[in-house]
Amino acid sequence: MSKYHFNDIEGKWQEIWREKKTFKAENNSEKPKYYVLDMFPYPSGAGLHVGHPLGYIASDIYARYKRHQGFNVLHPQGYDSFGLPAEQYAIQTGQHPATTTEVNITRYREQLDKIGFSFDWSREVRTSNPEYYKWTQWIFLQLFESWYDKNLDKARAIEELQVVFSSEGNLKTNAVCDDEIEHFTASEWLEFSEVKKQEILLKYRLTYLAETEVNWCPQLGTVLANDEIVNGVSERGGYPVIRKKMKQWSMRISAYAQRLLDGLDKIDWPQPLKDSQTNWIGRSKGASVRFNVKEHDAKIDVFTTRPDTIFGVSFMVLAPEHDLVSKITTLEQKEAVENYIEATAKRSERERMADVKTITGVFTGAYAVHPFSGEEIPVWIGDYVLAGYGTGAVMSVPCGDQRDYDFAKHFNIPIPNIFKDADIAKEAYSDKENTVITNSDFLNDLNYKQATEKIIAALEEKGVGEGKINYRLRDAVFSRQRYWGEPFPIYYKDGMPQAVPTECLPLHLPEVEKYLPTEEGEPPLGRADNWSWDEKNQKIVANVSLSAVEGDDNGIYPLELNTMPGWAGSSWYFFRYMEAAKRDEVFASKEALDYWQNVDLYIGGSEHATGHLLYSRFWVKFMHDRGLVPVEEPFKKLINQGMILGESAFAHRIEGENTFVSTSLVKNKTTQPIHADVSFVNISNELDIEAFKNWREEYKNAAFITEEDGTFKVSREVEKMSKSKYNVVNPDDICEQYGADTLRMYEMFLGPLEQAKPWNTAGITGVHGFLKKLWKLYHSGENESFYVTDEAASKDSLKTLHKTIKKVQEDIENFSFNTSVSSFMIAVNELLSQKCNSREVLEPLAILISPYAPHIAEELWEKLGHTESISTAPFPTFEKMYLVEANKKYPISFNGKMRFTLELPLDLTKDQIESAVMAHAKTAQYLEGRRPKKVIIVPGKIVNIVG
RNA sequence: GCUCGAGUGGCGGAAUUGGUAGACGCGCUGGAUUCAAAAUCCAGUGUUUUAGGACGUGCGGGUUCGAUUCCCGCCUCGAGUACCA
Repeated sequence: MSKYHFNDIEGKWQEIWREKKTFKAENNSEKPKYYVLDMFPYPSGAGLHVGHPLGYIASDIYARYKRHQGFNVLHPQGYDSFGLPAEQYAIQTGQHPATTTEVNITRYREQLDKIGFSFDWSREVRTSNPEYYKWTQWIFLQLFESWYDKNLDKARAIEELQVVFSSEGNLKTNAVCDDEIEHFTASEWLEFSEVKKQEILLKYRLTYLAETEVNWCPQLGTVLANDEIVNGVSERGGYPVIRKKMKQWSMRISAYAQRLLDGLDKIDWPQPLKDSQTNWIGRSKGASVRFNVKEHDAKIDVFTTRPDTIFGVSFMVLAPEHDLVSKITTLEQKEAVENYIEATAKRSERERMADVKTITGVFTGAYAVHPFSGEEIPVWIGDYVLAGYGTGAVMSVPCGDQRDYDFAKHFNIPIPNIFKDADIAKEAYSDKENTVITNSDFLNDLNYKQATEKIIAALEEKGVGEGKINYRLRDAVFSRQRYWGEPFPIYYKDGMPQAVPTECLPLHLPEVEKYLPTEEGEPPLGRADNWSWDEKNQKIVANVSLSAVEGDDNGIYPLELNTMPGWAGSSWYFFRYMEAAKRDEVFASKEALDYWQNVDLYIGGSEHATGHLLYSRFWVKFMHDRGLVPVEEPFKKLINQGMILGESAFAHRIEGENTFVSTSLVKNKTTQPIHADVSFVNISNELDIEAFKNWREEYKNAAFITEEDGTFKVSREVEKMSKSKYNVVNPDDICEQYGADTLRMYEMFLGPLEQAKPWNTAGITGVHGFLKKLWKLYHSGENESFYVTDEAASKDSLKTLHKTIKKVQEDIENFSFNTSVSSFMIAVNELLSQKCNSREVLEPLAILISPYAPHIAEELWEKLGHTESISTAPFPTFEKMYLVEANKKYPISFNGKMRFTLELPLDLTKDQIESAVMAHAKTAQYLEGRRPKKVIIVPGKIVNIVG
């Protein structure tokens, strides 16, 4: 082997790494630990394109760098293998999702292996494996068996709550629970029936079953979490979503709102990501106020951020879905109200969002009573008030809130002004900083802050309200009406959910004939024959007839038919990787958890900001509370890699004809752009007409109007890389043609890691040429045989080396991998021109480059006479002495303009520099006859002469 | 609308405690080599020019001896979010 045969080299080393288990992480090590993790992929049928490995390459470079630095690095990989696409495919083809998933995983693995990642595959996880989802189910049960104690601010076992209830009832309990909780004493608790007790406990559990308003997607036949809806349609598929009340499992994530917020200060994440979590949690400070309803014993509970404006209230608005609406509506208004409710219910989420300008609402006929003035306030309903936020009711202060103002104007409701010197003729006055309250009884002449304090005190004293912090974050709906997900370890006895004993886990996903909902509209698991729970024998049994199930004698009960959402398995997988032996008795051993702690570096896309990244933090905090894990945050440092975009090619077709026109000739014609597969197009945007014709039947007989030189050109546009846009570049092809090392370096070279950037295969030759030069640096002569000497390196070569060490080390630590590729190129060019062949320089250089281009580095390392892998060779240390020069060039400016540089010995004092510069300046021609007056020295930077 | 981020050659992008803007790569031009091509190597490549310079980092101001960098006001693009009381 003489030339740079990358295919041979890469195949050889990938094989050796696999055989020798080079990258296996040890759980017992003297070395300090470092945990580098990628967001694990969903194995889709389309396979990987060049955009997918970007983050993996970056994390691999960092993992390899840390190994060189002497760390025991955990760098695992796995698959998030439950999910919608496999199920949709199953519905269409009847193929079991497990089968397609398996095929896709094999394909993914082949592609990943070609790129030369240093993953420890012995720790691989798959969320759809029973050995894995056993623990997802187990964690679910831990949540089911827990409640949130606000006093201790942590989750506790539900048995402890039962103990509290039997000794003192729930009067003193300070827990996060459902709103409409009834109070009871210890003796009352003991009197309650078992079902009643269960009912109450369910309102406290951290995962609970409740009738909730959910986002229902009819096309997908399932509910969606808020983060799975984008612009009012489903994230997957883009189908409409409507609001619907359904009995659903929910996760009481709202209990953790404040801690999820506080924790953000302790982690090193990108600010935009922290901002979007902060936003999503949406903390706002204000007060809750209860208004009595005239001639009813009902109370309207509102949340407001402006309790100081309470004397400006001129009406109230309830969400159409609000529970009180039906109770307080008067007979005269009944029909109007019902019509309105019906009309709003029909509107989909999307319509409602698209149409925010139309003001609609109906008067209920009822009046609330102002708690201080005693005034009667009309109660309206309107869809600008959302049932899901706050209490679903607002006190409207039209002079201070634009939406209230618009509503009042529209319905001719009075707009009393309570702001001194504020003009509210045209719009509401919402500035709270520069305002003084007036017309407000005991709040007169106070500013926002003073008035707020005073009114909260007054509300509390009167018992009609209190200061309150409200969060936008809502409990997360946890059930999906799907097949391909984790089954709930839950069965129903007397209509109440019961936990399947943890010893019986995993509760295996049953087989079904079809992956569609049942005729009765039940989820696909309703089709399973074996899906009932035999309580006595603790096992799954065949379904028995309904009457037998309802009779509690035989001890056989129906199992839950929903499955868990995609984020269940991904909320804790990083702990499973820690368990080297993949033991079945624990999700991860205590020793492993204590040793690996949390993920030091996590790399993945920003699209998970309010989904996976929030849910994981929630589960980890919960697991910490229950003593299951030592850490409170899963990911210490996080980096969002930007997407690699594709460059789509468009051939222009004349409207209504089967004739295509080359790009420069489209001007005067009406054409439509048609995606052409990018593989038919060369660097100069010329289309291979024959290939294009053969691509599709409909283009077979198409005519082509070419340029004058006979070529046919397409136009280009940057789009997301996707199969449907025919702009996918396959990493396998790049590896085949240029090698994995080239692919790795080029992906880094494309631009900053965190930025979106288009893929351009044309540019890859630069990086590939560099690797060829690198190879040449270690080989010389006619047949390019290996040539490295033990002679001392030249001063220049050492300078080049150390300059590169410094830069590359800084770059890796700052994650600016793109600029270090440049440094390597400069270094190789310099060393080649210096004809450097000294081991003293070439050995450290191989280590430097090995995180980026591991295969060629291993090959060179072996040729340098090493028998061990380069992967743990110590990273070279930068020696400043090689960069220091005898003299230093001082840039000199005159009146701010750069004039010349002056070379002076090192280590001069400020005074010495000043007199040397002055002496030089007096004899110099630069000053245009003017005499230098003053020398200004900015240490380390510049010497300035003022004339 | 609100929040955040970004605007630098033909292109991707370098450069920040304020100090010679355009590193490195692509592309392009010229040359060497070749029967020719590919590959490789060498030189050039912001604009303009009367060849000394002048102008240049989205636009307009400001601070400074000096601003891509800091401050104020705009414009454009991107991302997130959206009746949040």
